[in-house]
Amino acid sequence: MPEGPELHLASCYINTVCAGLIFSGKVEKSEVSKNPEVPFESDAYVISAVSRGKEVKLTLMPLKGQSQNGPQQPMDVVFRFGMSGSFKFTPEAELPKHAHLRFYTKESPRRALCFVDFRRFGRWEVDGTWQLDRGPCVMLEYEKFRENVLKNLSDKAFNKPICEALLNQKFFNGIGNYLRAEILYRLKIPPFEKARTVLEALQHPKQSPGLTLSKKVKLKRENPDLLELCHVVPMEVVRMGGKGYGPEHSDDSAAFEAWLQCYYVPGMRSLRDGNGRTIWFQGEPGPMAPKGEKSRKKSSRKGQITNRVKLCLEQHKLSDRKKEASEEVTKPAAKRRPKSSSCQEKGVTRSGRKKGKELVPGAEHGKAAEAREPSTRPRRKAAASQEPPAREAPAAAAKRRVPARRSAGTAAAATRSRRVKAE
DNA sequence: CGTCCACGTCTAC
DNA sequence: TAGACCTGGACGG
Repeated sequence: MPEGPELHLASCYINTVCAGLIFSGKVEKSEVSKNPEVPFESDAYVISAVSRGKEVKLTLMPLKGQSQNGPQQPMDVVFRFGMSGSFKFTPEAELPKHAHLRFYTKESPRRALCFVDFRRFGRWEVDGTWQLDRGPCVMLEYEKFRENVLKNLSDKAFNKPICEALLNQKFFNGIGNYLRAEILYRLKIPPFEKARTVLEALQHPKQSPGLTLSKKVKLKRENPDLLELCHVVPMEVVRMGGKGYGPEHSDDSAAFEAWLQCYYVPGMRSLRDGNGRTIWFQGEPGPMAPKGEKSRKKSSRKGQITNRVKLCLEQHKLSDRKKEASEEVTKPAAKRRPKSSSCQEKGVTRSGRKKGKELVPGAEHGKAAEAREPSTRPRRKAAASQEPPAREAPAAAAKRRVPARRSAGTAAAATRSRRVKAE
């Protein structure tokens, strides 16, 4: 769920499903969550939500005249979704797995508004306020957002490549990994061009004397600049409705995937940025691109999928980094993960990667020795322009991985039905 | 079964 | 600038 559009759609979802509903009692937190208990209790209260960038604020409002034992004051709880947070409203008998915070209705078979977050990177704050160092919302406070960027271009945040600056929530509250790729792709801005260089050009927009006002307006609308796209692109996702980028398979998620033009799209290139995050793009990486990095272009998608069902099934498919084309096969690669420990619920030793830098240990020989291969998502329209160098190794290496989702109908149904138990 | 990857922050060295 | 923090799907062996 987690970029600006998903948070905003979550707030809309909450307001829709909770409209006219009365909640009652205490707020329950799962045992496993390390987030704070929410000390709110009321015989009758209503819930509403608002979003700002990558945060959602829930307001719990007691109904007047319902407080016999000490008037409970209204309470705000601010949520950040981490990598997997979302809200879901379900019957109490069908609580989703990983429902870490639950608000119950006053009706008889109760229902519950749940904050669901399987990875538990999400956070909430009791009596919370918008995080202080996050900037204006790119979707709902566009003018303030734009001014906050253009008036602070001397900030060192803009010394970074534009693709990294776009993830800085102090200036781009709401932009995340798929949005930065989609936004830069629309203008074909090299992701590793210096942010300040790209943004300074927007301070003094070139005039077009001679044009009528309406012509100028039209021109502007048809040629949005980078900051306008930081508003428009996420708004496109909001207007699609549904849940945006989420794990549930549905017509909505299929529409979302069809909407993506760059992120995880076959034919696009990808690199790890300075923070180890994958940036998807087309064309040149730009002057500040990490050197000796592994680029991975994709490979052409071979078997085109023609079957509709397959398209739905398809989804993502990631690919694998190391490519066998180079003879890299033998090297295990030196990255290893520090397995910390922890995990009371089971002894898990998880992993996670970090920087893509040394992916291919010895391989620095010139060209990109590897090929990752992205995925296969809905078919893009005829991929007309490919990039220059698709000249990867022969067709070799092209394995795709398919992240999540399974069949549309069945998956959704299956997911819905099971999931009764909570942690 | 082990490795890699994922829509994001946080905080310690 | 690294880890930490988590679960789980897709792959490879």
